[in-house]
Amino acid sequence: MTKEHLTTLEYALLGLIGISPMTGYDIHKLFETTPFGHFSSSPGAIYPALNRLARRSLLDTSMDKRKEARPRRIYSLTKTGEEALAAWLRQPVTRDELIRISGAPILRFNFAKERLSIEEILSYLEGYRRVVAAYIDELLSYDDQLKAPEMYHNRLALDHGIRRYRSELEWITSATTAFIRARRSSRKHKVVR
Amino acid sequence: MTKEHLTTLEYALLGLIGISPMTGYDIHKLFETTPFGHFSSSPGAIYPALNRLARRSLLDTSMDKRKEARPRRIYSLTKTGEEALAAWLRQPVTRDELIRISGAPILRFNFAKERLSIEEILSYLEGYRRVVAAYIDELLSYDDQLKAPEMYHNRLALDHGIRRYRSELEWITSATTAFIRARRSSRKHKVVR
DNA sequence: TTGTACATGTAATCAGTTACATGATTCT
DNA sequence: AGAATCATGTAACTGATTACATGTACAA
Repeated sequence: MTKEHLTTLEYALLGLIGISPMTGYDIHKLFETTPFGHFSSSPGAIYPALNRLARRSLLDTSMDKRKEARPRRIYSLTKTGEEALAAWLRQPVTRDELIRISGAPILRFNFAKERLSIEEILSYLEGYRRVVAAYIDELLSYDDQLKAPEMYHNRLALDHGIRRYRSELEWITSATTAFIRARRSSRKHKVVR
Repeated sequence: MTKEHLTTLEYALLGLIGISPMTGYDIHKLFETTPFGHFSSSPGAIYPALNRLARRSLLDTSMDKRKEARPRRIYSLTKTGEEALAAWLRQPVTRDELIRISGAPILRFNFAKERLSIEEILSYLEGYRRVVAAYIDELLSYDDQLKAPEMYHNRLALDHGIRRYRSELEWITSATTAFIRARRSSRKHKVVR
């Protein structure tokens, strides 16, 4: 077995291609023109990553030969790729991920659609909420250590973190509410049927 | 002249050592035990970075020989180091920095104390505010493109970004208010004197 | 005396950045 | 005709991660 874990970029590529098959150039354009994550659109990052994923057979390539033009390499997920993506999406958010790979929890949420059930998404959000709430408490406890007046600069910076994660909490709450509503309406649907 | 730019970690080390001279181990402990940035506390990152900075003569080392123990290498800023740090702090926040190195604007703010004047800090915050406000507008314009009902997942993710940067705006406003107050009271002080 | 904290480092690996290369196609 | 965009890649560099190495001081 090769190396186990994938980089965030590699997972992002899996997620995107999992939504619909794409070429490297499509991804390049997406990273360049939309606020999708904070990924670099440089070909030196994207193409080697795609090749790595293909070499590990998480991606399949098919050639688009509609024109005699330079062939476009269209990537799609293999079975293994689907599994790796789903496994990633199912991992609960951890404190470490929240701090070190701060965009990842949302990235994963973004790809969860149609890959995870509403129940699974709700429990993902619940875990996410717990981790954020715990981290806010951590930050608040540091706040106490910065009582001295000459530390007001540092307290402002810490306040920034607290505000940031509080707004994250608010988002999680509102997303959770939206999904609970969705679950209700999908159940109603079943009954009506 | 050697390579121009420094990594965020290297600037963070300059900033910390600029507050007070430190050993590598002090920094390791700081990264490990406080919510200071999101830096890795691994010695494999810290010590080589300190050595690079010393080689470029941005840092000076002096040996602590109080005990016959293994000598502690205490780093302090050189004149060049002070200048490099100040130049970094004076750079206005850019859209690119906001997105790609999202912790950096606050990190720089954190080190501005006693290195930048209140006026400079206020104009830094004003530039920061403008960039964040512009980016929120950008995100809002993407929001319009996600009207379709099957895009609600993506809209939620985008909403996350909007909330995050709005809370950042709020923080900037409150920090600005705090500094305007500080400026007023420091002027009063001068008058009283 | 066994282990934990102090203290600094190196070696292997690997992904990301920057810059360059190539050639076709479409727009102006 | 020339520029911009499509489309995919490679090569050099370099910083970060992980893991290991080494030895002291001090506390249980």
